[in-house]
Order: sequence, then C-alpha cells, then structure tokens
Amino acid sequence: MPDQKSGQDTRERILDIAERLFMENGYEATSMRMITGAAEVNLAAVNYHFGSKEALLREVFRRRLSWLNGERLVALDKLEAQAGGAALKPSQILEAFFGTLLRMGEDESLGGMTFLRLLGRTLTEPAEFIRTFFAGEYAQVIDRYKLALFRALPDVPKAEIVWRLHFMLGAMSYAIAGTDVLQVVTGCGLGDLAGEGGSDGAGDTALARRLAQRLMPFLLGGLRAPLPQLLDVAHKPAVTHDGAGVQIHDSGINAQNQ
Amino acid sequence: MPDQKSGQDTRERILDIAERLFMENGYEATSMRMITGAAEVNLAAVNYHFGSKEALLREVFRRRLSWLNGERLVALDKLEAQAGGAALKPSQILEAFFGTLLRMGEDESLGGMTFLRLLGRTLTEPAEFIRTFFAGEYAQVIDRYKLALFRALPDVPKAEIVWRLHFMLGAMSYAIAGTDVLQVVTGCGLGDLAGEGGSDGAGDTALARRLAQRLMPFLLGGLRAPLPQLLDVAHKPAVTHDGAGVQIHDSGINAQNQ
DNA sequence: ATAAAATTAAAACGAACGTTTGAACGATGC
DNA sequence: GCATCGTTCAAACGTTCGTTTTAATTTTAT
Repeated sequence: MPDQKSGQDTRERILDIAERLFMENGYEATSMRMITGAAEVNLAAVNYHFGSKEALLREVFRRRLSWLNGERLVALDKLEAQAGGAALKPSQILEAFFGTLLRMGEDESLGGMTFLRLLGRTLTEPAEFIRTFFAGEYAQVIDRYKLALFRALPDVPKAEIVWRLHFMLGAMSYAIAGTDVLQVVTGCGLGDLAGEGGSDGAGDTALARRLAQRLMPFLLGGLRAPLPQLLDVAHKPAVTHDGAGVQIHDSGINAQNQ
Repeated sequence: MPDQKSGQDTRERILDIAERLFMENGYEATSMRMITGAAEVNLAAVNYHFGSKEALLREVFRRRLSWLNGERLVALDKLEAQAGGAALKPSQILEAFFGTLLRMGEDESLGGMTFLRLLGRTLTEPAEFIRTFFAGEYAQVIDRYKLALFRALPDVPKAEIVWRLHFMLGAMSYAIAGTDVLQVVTGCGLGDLAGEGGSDGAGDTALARRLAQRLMPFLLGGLRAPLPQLLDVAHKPAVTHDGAGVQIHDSGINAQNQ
C-alpha cells in the first residue's frame, strides 16, 4: 500500500482529528499543535489548507452540516409530496428533522456520535464567528420546518411553536452532548442506560439508536403539551408565582393513542 | 461616599464581572486581564483572592449554586411535608426544581439572567475540572429529585425517568443559554417573542418570567409522554428505522385537563 | 524530461496567556 | 510611636498561542 500522505489525504486527516479534538476539549482549548500533532502533519498544514483556525472549525462543520441539512430538506420534500397538499403530522416533521440528525450518530462515515456531540456543544459557544456561521448554515432548513410546524399545528400560536422549537433543539442538543456531561450531574449516565459505556466503537451507534427511541416521544409530548395560560406580565407577583398560570395535567402517563 | 475600594469589595466586584464575562465569552476566551481590567482591579488580585483562574470560576458558581440547590431542597422538603407521605405530583416536582432556577433569572441580586445563561453554557463545557465540580454541587439535589420523580411516576421505568430528566435539563439549559444563541439559528429570537430584546435591564426579568410560563408545560408534556415501544437493539435496521417502535399520538394539542 | 504548481518541512515571529515576585500601601492593635 | 497583617501595585516570569516565512520536496502538466 502507498504511503498514507498523498496530498488530499492531509486535509481529511486534519478534519477528522480536529472534529474529535474540538469535541473533546472545545474550540478555544484545542490548539493547532494538538491537532497537527495528533494528525501527524506539519503545523503549517492547517493554515495552508484552511487559512486559519476559525476557518478550520467552519470547514469541520460545513462538510457535515451541508449533508445533514440537505437530507433534512429532501426528507421534508418527500413527506410533503406524499401528503399532497395536506398538512403533515407533527411526528412526521420531528422524525424528519431529528431522526435525520440522530441517524448520523449511527454512521461513522458521517461523523458518528463524535460529530453529534461536537454539534451539541458548539451550539452554545458564544464566539461571534461561530454563531453567524451557524445562522447561515441553518437558515433555510429552520425556515422550512418552522412553516411545516405552523401548518401542522394551526391552532397553536406561532410564537408558541417557535418557543417549543427552541426547547426541542435544546433537549436534543443536551441529550447528545450530555451523554458524557450530564451523566456526571445526574449521577446516572445514558451510556450506562444504553448498555455500554465506551465513547467510541460499536457502543456509540447503539447509543444513538436508543437515544432516538427515547427522545422522539419526549419531544412530541412537549410539542403537543397544553398551552400555558399567559398572565398579565406587567403585574409583578415577584417572589412566588408558584405555578400560577400554568394549567397542567398531572395524572400518570398520557394515553398511548389518544 | 467612601472610595469603592474597601477590601472585601474587590472580591465581589471580581466575581460579578467574571460572571458576566464568562457568560459572554466562555471560560477559555475570557482572560484574567479582561476580568481585572473591567473590574478595575490589579491583575494579581484574582490570584490573591481566589488562587487561580479555575478557582475563580468555581467560586463564581459556588456562591450561586449553593443558594439555588439549597432552595431546591427546601422546596422539596416543604412539598413532601405538605403531602404527608403521599407521592408528589410531577408538576409540583418540576415547579420546585425548574421554577426555583427560573426565579433566579428575575432577581438581579441572585445573578439574574446573566448567571442563568452562564450556567446553561457551562454545563456543556468539556473541561474536566468543571464537570467534577458540577458533579459535587448537584449530587445531593439530583438524587433527591430523582427519587421524588420515581415515586411520582411509579409505572414508568426508572431508566426512562432518568432519560427524560436529561431531556428536561437540556431543554431548560438551551432555552436559557439560547435566548441569544438559538435565536440566530431559528431566526426568531425569544427576546423578540418576549417583547423586549435587551440583554440587560428590566427586559431580562420579564424574559425569565415568560420563559418559565412557556417551559413548564413543555417539560411536563415531555415527562408524561407515552413510553416508547423499545425495539430489539441487537437487530440492526441500519439505515431507515423511520419512527418504527415509537408509537405516538398525532392529533392537535393534548387536552388541557385530562 | 522539465517547468510549473502544489504541498510539506523547519524555524521563527510577535502577542497574549496564567502566574509569581517583592515592594509599597493602609488600616489596626498595642 | 512602631510592628503587623491583609491588601494592592507594577513589573516581570516562562510558556504557549496562531500565524508567517523561506526553503525543500513532491506532484502535476506539457
């Protein structure tokens, strides 16, 4: 076999290593020397191939997100074509949006859980260049799915849907990023719950699958929860508004097929 | 009035400024010189009062979290005393846990939305010392609330409850941290939805209140969603398991008072 | 084969990082 | 008065950061 350094290969190896190291340490705490050292390429290779550290991070995401969001648009197109003008079901929309993402976690060639964790963590990074980059990458997809949800839930105020879209994105991102973060907080890791604990190997794809099975019902339950009865916000109850205005049901588990 | 530099005051000013800067830039991207410069204290003051940058971050969280988690335990104690041995309602538990936190966002003297955003973002920071610190701060509270949820939902497998606890923590953290992050992604900020956009001032406390009103129904809806029908995970459907095994209801919004 | 272009290599750049030092300051107690 | 102790100060420490430079090397095209 030929020596593994054949031009284009350097680029890919840098991207793969950077993806993993950014996930493990975060953007700021990952140095160029760590990346080039682990990738066994020269320090100057990153600046030659990508221009800067910022551009490297953007490319790490771009190669995955362009595929992901493309798939998401295709999935939505397909659903809407099948529906033939009728509104989609919320579960279909969520499956298309979140299922497509979670399926990346099962495919190592698409980045696997490494990329999913990186994505979940980076969404909260405050750096300006990251946020504007994500805005551009997500603009089209979010807009399409937002409209689909508006049509699917015509009786729910649009502002409420946007709030719940935020909540769903958050639940998903943390569930992913937190498979080795929140487990420390809750003292009970999802890795344990999923059977195997390793952060690499075959256990990860199994984790992605179980995560999807658990996450989708939760998201749908939240999306379709009773609407809050909004208070007059000008008035200030200040200290204890303990649940007032939030009319909620409290029996066991919702009916399976209502 | 006396000069504002009177010993103990330096500590507090450093903590307040560090809290804001860590929130705005993240831990790694916030330098000691940024902190001491903005706080108008000498560069060495941080190392003198706290020992190191890591210890400063820990103290920033400790002064808020010890209060928060103390309040959470008190709230749970009070609820369980009222219930007199009976299991609590899920909504009571969520209100005690998440409501206590969200009420911090309305009180500037408790850190306000600045601390809430910092908390949401820092939960995904991968640095080891941060995670072990959070583990210690949260261990007791999470354990108590986990048990309360187990009792409140006796028919739900405990593993499922832990999963959904993760999801709820994620939804909350992102909803908070993302009031100026995810708005870029969704193209529709929660600040706009809440009426005012400023990241400081009176608009923030209003945001915290509306956030609570929106978030609690969502969380409860997710917590009480129908259980997933688990597949045999040894078998691998690989590419398209599109929603199979996730039995979900799909009509409009759940009944308000079922 | 040979010129041109693309890539890799080694070394150095200035800047910024967290931390430490040792002296000066200011209040307090005797 | 003076010694004391907690605090502040300016300056410097050694290290690491992202990036650049210049030359050597490999690949590509004619």
